[in-house]
Amino acid sequence: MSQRRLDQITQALKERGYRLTPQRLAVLGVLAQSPDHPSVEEIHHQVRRDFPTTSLATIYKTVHLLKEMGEVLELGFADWGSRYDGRRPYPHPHVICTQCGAVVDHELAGMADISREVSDKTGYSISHHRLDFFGLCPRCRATVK
Amino acid sequence: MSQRRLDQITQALKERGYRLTPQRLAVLGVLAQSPDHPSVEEIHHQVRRDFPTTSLATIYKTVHLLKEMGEVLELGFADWGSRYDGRRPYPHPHVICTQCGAVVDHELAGMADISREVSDKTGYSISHHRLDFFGLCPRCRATVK
DNA sequence: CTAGATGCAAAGACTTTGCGCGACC
DNA sequence: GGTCGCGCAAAGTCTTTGCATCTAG
Repeated sequence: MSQRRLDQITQALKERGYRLTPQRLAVLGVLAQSPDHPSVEEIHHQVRRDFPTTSLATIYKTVHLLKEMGEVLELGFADWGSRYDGRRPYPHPHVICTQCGAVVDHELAGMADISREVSDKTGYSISHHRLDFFGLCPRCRATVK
Repeated sequence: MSQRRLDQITQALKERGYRLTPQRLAVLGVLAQSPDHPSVEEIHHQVRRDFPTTSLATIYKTVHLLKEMGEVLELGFADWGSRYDGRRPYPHPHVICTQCGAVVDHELAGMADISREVSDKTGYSISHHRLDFFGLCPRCRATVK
C-alpha cells in the first residue's frame, strides 16, 4: 500500500525527467511510508540510516521539488517548522496534538461544498484549502488532565 | 466599531497589569483597524508614521504578547511569514489570494459541528482549528486570466 | 559522456534575546 | 522611584544558495 504510493511518486519523477538517485529514493521511501508527518530533520535522520553522508540540503531540495510537483503536502506551522505528508498529497484535515505534536489525518466529506460557498460569497476562485484541528490526543489528555 | 475593538484590547492589557505605552497603543491601533491582516513589517511601517523611532523588536514583542493573551490571531504561512488578525481573534476561515496575497475574512457556521465530529472520530479533545482557502481574488483573476 | 544531483559551507530571511537607558504608574 | 518596556545589536533558527565534485542515464 505504501509501496504503491512510492511507485506513484517515483513514476512522477521519471516522467518529468528527474534522476532517481539513492538519496531521493530514500526520501521518497520515508515520505511514502510515514503516517506521522515527519519534519525535514526527521526525514534526514531516517535517510541517514541508509545513506550516512546525506546532507540536510539534499532533503530540503528533494522535499521542495516534491512540493512543487504536488506529490507532497507541506504543513507549515508558525512556531513549529513544517511537517510533510507524502501519503495524501491533496487537501484534507489534520488533527494536531498541542502537547506532543502528533499529527493525524482525517478524511472529511463536504469540503467541496463549503469551498463552493466561499467562492460564491467572496468572488475568489478557490483552488485549494487547508484545515487543521488542534487539541489534545487521547494519550496526552490522560497524562496532563 | 474598530474603536470598540481597540478598547477591548486596551482593557485586556490593563487588567493584566501591562503598561500602555505609546508604541503599544500604536500597534493595537493598527491591529484593531486593519481589515487586511498585516505582517509585522507592515505594522512596523504604519507605527513608524507616528513614532519614527519604534523598533521592529518592539513590534515582535507586542504582537507576541497579544497572541499569548489571545487578543490577536496569528496566521503563519510556510513561504510567506505571518499575518495578524486583531479584529476577530477567534478561529474563522480566511481566504487568501495566491497571486497578490490579499487576505479576507469569512464567517462560516457549522464548524462547531464538524469539530465535534472530528473529536468523536479521532479521540482528540479539539480546542480550536484553522481553515484557509487559497485561490485568486477577483482582481487578480481578471489580470492573469 | 554530460546534464543534473550531491555535500559542504556560506549566506539569507525572519524572529528572539540581552542589556543599558528611559518612561509609565 | 522602581519596575517594566524600549531601542539597538547580537545571536538563533530554519531554509536556501553557490560551487566543485560526482554520478545516473
